[in-house]
Amino acid sequence: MNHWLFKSEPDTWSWDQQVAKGAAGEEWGGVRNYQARNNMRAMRLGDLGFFYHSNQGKEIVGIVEVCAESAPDSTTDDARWDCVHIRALRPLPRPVTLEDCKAEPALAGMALVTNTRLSVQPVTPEEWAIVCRMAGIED
DNA sequence: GCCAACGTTGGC
DNA sequence: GCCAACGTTGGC
Repeated sequence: MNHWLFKSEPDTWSWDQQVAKGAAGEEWGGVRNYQARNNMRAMRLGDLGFFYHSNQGKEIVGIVEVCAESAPDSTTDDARWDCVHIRALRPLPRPVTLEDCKAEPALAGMALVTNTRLSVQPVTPEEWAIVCRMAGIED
């Protein structure tokens, strides 16, 4: 199983809104970046991801699950853009901020730190475990 | 609100 | 295919 990280500005789409969608989940549409799209194409049902609030909060607030694999993005007619659906699984007991990640040497290579502008990122198993521990949950 | 980083576009 | 111009993201 692979791990990922989804960024969203809470003004546009927040964790609370994601939670409100329940088990049905929501299409992660509107992504117009090839790297992010390719990451979504690589996702499989049941993959887990962090849900990160960019701009405001700047923290990882929850864990989501891929509940529909990559398919054409309904927010555009442009055939280039695909996206997955995700659903909220659980909030983090203690959100992990960007600052926290930067302060943790073991996370120095994390895309969140090194590739700030990428909105859908891969997360390594090691990074996943470390962030989970920092958040107060066992992996 | 500013600006650095980075991606995309389009002229040549 | 190069690169300048431009647009966007996102931290600060």
